[in-house]
Amino acid sequence: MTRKRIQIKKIDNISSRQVTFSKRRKGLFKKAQELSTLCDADIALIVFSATSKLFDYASSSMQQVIERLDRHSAMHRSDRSYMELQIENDSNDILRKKVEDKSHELRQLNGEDLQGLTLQELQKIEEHLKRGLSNVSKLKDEKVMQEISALKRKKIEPAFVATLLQCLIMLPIQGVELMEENQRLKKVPSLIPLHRQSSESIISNSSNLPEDGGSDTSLKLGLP
Amino acid sequence: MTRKRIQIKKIDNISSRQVTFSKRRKGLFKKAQELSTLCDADIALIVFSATSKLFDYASSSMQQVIERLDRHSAMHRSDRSYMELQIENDSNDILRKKVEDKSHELRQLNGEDLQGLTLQELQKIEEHLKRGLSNVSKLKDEKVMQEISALKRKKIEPAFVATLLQCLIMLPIQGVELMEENQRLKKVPSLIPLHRQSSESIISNSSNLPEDGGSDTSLKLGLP
DNA sequence: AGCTATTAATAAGA
DNA sequence: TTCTTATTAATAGCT
Repeated sequence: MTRKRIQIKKIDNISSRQVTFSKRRKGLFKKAQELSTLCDADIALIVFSATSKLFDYASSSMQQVIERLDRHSAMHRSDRSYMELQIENDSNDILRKKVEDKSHELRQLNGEDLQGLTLQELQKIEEHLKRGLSNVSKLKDEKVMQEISALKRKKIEPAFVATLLQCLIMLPIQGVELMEENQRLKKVPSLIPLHRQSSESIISNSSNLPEDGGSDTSLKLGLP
Repeated sequence: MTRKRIQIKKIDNISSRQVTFSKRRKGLFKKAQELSTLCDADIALIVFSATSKLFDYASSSMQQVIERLDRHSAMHRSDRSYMELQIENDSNDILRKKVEDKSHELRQLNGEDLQGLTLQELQKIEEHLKRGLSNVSKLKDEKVMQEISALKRKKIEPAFVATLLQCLIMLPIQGVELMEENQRLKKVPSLIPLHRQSSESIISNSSNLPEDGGSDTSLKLGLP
């Protein structure tokens, strides 16, 4: 029902998910009210957003509908409610496990908790990281290009130029942060202290990160 | 939404009311499920027909949603000390949020959900990935070295040699898996089918991963 | 329970 | 968030 057909699966992008949630929630509540009115049905609708915000509707009263449901289930009770109770009690543990699993995955992507993995498993993680790095680098490079274009028609901020140069020559991010802090502390934007600061962070940089032999679109620019 | 616009008021004719009830009920439940899936919402829908027949749907479990609703109402009743309740009862929500946060971080490390980030943020993620990749590659290379040493004093398994070679020349992991499956299927370990299988997986490999210009300790060996 | 002419809902973009 | 608009989805009235 729109510009394009969409697949019914979780929307990854958070802001589009929120927009879609608002729109469809509104539609769902409208449909519930219409059905209740048209067909004289007693309806309760409870919606918790992904952020645990509550939206609800009841054609009569929530309590009344839920009590009616309870009576109904009591009438049809077998062993179903027991199963659900079990699930509910375990839900905290399930969530805790999910959190732990994802934390573990994140640590592994960071190069920790890898002992005991087979060569194949290590290679899988390595491929995963390369794929991610390739995607991120590509996007970053596009962004750098955009900023360069924007630069052509704007008043030049020395701090910004320094940041941009630092990105282009692939310095570690810490350098940028130091520089920015330096900016804030001195409150006197000027290229001279910036140059000194940058040089220091080059010298103090002892990490041996891999070269970016990365994506096809990686920038390989010298100073302009 | 049809041949003629209708007014939203109780349908007098009993049989058309029943027909409409069936049709719209089906639509309403579908919309509820879609919203739940698309937006990761927790939804309960309870419908009693005019004839007191029950239809219900819950994305998690009915009991869970209703209890969550109770907790929510309790939270908004001002009399009880609500902070305690929140800490005690909303732990599920906190966990849910943690899971969502970590999923988001994982997606970003995979190069998704990056729109709207600043250049600095992108570079931070890129550095993170490089650091992780460096760590993983280093460990993998150590492992390869170990396996080479071990190889010197063991009976040689052709399948293992093939795996090792494949790792050294940086083939994608899928090739190894195909090979292993092939092994299991044929149950006749021999180098001849292995070679053929490896060649096929080279040909079918169309991914454009970044070259490994990686850590200082990366192996750069030719065939022995 | 099907069929379609219509209206309603809504995805994408502003 | 709200508005617009191009499309798809839902469905009212018939069979």
